[in-house]
Amino acid sequence: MVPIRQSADVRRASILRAAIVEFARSGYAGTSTEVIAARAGISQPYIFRLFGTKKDLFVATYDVVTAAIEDAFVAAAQGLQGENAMAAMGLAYLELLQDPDLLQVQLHGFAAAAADPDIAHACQETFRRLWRLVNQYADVAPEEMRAFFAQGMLCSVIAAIDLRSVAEPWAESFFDEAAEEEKRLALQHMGRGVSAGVAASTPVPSAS
Amino acid sequence: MVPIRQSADVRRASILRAAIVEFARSGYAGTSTEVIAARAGISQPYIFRLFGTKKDLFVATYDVVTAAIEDAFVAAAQGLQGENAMAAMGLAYLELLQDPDLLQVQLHGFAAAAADPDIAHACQETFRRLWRLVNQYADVAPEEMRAFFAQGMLCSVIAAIDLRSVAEPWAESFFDEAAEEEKRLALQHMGRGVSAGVAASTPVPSAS
DNA sequence: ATCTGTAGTTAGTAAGCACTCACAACTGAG
DNA sequence: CTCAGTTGTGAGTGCTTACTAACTACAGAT
Repeated sequence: MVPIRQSADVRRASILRAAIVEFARSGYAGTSTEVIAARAGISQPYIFRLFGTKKDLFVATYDVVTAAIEDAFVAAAQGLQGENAMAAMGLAYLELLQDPDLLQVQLHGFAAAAADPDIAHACQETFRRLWRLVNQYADVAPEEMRAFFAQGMLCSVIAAIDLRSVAEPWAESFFDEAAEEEKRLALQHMGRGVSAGVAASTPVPSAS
Repeated sequence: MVPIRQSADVRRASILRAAIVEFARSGYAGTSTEVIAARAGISQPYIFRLFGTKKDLFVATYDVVTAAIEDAFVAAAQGLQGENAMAAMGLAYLELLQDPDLLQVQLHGFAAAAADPDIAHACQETFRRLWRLVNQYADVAPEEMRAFFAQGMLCSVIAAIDLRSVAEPWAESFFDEAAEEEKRLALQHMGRGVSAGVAASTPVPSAS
């Protein structure tokens, strides 16, 4: 079979896109390079040409995910500060869950970190970067910082185990509360329509 | 090789003990039945005689873990209620982290749930049971409930990626705050001498 | 036209995997 | 002593997997 030739960078990008989807579903150990290659529309050995080993591919995928989360946070917090920025970033996290793949990859990274120091290192780096970023826009107390990340982890887990499909009051209270409080908080802090994603101007002075 | 004969129930128990250790390290897909059998000191086919499939073994292991967490919570909350019970259970969760295997298995379960409905179901069941249990002892507001579980998830992740090994101020603030606030809260709420010495056995590194 | 480097494949390998089968050895009851 | 049920293993099966080797084909520069 003779494929349409692309630059290595373009191929790398499409492999990474495919890897996000597949790793999100089945994790590091549970995903074969075969299915990633199939999704990317290339032969399986080519993955090794471009990424070396499966682990390198996973870490690269993981880094892409981290970068995407960073970008979302930066975009959300643009022009805001303190609790306002915090609320906006919380909303952005919920927005990310619209397409759960990113956060699933992150969760699988955390899990895989227990078995592999290299992956653990990548995960630590994630926390370092996100912590620094959030701290830069919203320099709040450590316990609020921790609560922020904790809520994030819980959201990821809720998505992973598909708690939405559990139609029982306790379960609904669980994620409804999450979404609604986050949103309420954000709106209250920002004082404007969120429809067009996350806007930038009009810093709100009415913080208590 | 001629082994010492044991009852099937005893064997099942030692297989489950071994499975907790191995699944904690490498997760569902990443752990071979071979290594579990080796750790349990039996031949690998015997696992299938006693548990049917690898997935059944994983779910059984996962259920053992859930039961252990439940037990810890019940023991901690015994005779307390409201915020007191909540604080005691929070402390109990930190105690569980002394031997991280249990919570690692839980985390791997959450991750694997994305790929397997059966595992997802087991995880939902975990949340159902723990939610009911916590709610029974400490009938607090939904958002406090959510915060409680969120902190738990964060603790598990912090343990998985070995954030303790990161000797940087932000990282230390992260889990020191977690431990100390939890402890402070618990002690303040309980006031009395903690009967079974739950708090006493925790090494406190020069708290302020 | 040829040469060079890059994109991409086909075919394979060695190891590892979950799981099966047939059989061995022990134990307790009658 | 014998028989039945239980505990346990060794050997194997068919499939999957990460990764390699060797090769083809194309594109652009000289």
